Amino acid sequence: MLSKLPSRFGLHPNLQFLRAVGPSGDVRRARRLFDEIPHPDIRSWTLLITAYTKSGFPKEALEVYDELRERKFHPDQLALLSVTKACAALGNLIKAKGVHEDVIRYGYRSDLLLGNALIDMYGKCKYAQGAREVFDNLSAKDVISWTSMNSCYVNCKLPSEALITFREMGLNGVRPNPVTLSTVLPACSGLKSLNSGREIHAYIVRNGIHDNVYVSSALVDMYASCSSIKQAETVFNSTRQFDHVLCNVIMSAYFSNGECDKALHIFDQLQKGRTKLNHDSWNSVIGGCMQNGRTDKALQILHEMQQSGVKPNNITITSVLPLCIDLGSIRRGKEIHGFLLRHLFLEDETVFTALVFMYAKCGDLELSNRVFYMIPKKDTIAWNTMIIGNSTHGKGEEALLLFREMVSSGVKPNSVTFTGVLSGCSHSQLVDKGLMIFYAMRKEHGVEPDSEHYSCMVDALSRAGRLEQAYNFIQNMPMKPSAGAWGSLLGACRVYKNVEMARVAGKQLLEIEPENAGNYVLLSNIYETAKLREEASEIRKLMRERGIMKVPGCSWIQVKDKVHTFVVGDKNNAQTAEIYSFLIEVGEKMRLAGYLPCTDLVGQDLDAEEKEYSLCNHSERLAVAFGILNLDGASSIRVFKNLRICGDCHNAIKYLAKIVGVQIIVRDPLRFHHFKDGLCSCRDFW
DNA sequence: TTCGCGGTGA
Repeated sequence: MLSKLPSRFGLHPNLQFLRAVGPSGDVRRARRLFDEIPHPDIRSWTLLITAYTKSGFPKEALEVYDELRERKFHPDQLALLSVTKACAALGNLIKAKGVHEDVIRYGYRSDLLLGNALIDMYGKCKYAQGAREVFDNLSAKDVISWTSMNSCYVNCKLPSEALITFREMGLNGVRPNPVTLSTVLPACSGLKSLNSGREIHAYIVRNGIHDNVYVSSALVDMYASCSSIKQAETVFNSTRQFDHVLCNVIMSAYFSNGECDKALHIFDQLQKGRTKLNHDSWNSVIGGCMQNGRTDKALQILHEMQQSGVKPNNITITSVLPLCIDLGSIRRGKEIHGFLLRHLFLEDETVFTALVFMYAKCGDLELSNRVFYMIPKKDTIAWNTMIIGNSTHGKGEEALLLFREMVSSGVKPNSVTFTGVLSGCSHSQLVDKGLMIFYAMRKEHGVEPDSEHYSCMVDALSRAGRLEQAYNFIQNMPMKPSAGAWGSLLGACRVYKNVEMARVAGKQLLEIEPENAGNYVLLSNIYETAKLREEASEIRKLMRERGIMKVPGCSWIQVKDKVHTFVVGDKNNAQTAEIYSFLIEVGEKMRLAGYLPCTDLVGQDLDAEEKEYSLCNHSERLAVAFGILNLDGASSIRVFKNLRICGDCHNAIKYLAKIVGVQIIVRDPLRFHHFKDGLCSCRDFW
């Protein structure tokens, strides 16, 4: 084929250029050839702009447009259309408004094609108001105008507006086409409006449009979003046309319904098909496995993906980063970070945020901070992630500072922001600052406090020992108090040894959350500490009768490439003997330094010596000892635990950190404890 | 000139 082409040296630069901007052209070559054209006409300019946009360089396309304008060219309809598409691809509203002005300046105000393109452009820039203005000013609207307006509303997360516009369109006598239908169905998904979705489905069936893949996948997605997995399945099974998107939609429908095996079955069939899978399908299945806790399967499929020659992209990375969090494996996280730097451009805000989260969750708040400040444009989730990171590390003041910085930089806080800030206040005993924020959130930021926020405040008051006030706060909640609120109060009753309040909170808690073993254990420990043996054993009896099993405590730590796991009294580690003799040996030094084992928290009928022994072999203590024995020159160790850290271990680890001279970081499900020089960052409130 | 899936925060 190539040999039949005339030598490119003999071609006129203009013709060579035209070939280079063609479907399989190379945009950089096109640019060089363009520069060789002595007097490029408006058509060549337009072709170059389009070529840049289609090759994924909308910014460069706009630069070409600026160049064209500087040279005093008058853009025509096609040139304006091409630059409108570039703006849409870039999503830059300021540029978009400039192009809109040019459309008016050059006399295309009432041009239908350009009007439609402008609606689409504003939609992609998430500026519904601008799109609506253009839409309203169109003297004649066709089905594309309506569809673009719909699509804009869906893009701007205004699904009700989309449905209203869709109805309006019908009243104006314009019939929807398949594109319109696949645009409006996601609005039903967003609203979880099964009725609207069914209505549109009925229209589709009546008009025989159901054999369109776009329509089918939108239908499957709509039913899945409305929790009608059976109907989603029916639509999928009755579809005659397939493509990879439709398969991805049904896979995610199954995944979000917890039906992993069905999803994986679809994926198997996709893999057996003739076409090579693209990123989308791999990412859908990897993400689905991750969300369903099938992390081994996710890793296996990630491996298969790489074997098949598809390189992980930003989305793949973002969805597998939580693997490092589960294991607390900062080493693996750094490897992935390195992969990103070597193979992909680190410019995607979502990946940045996932890295910030990973580092914070793996215990390294400093690295987390550093990545955070590298994010060029921080959105609400990015700020929230950093705020929550600081809160869980007991840095309430920093969380408050970040919150102020976020607001002054013009990013709107949402309800998650306040959960982060308030929990930060409560972990750092900034009760009054917390109360101020709590009262300001509705008034100044328009965010209605939900039960999480109330729970945070109950928690803050409880930790500060203001138990009566916390109790009043619970009673004045406009919604049913959550288990979290009562749980905070009960936890504080343990710290402040308030048995009467514990009785009240415990009763509520066992009613709301009868299946949570932790509540029984906590309540029985409080009774035990208060020497109310009978009440304590009654709670344990109740727990047995209800068949509630304690979740076994488990701690883990990474040393070199391996994650080592410990349970109570664990003897499976290769260094078991060393661990126990170390704990006995250092136990003497701890006692001399003033450590008193607090034996009454072990709610079993053992004598004092046995109790002390059973504290000494808690999983977190074994993991810490193992970490110290394998320090290898490091100055800190990181231990992770599935349950809240035990009070006596918390005390013991403070002494351990001082005696050994290391920083010990322990993550429990709620927060981080940084032990250093005999103190903990939680200031003994947790 | 308009369309469907996949990734981040409690």
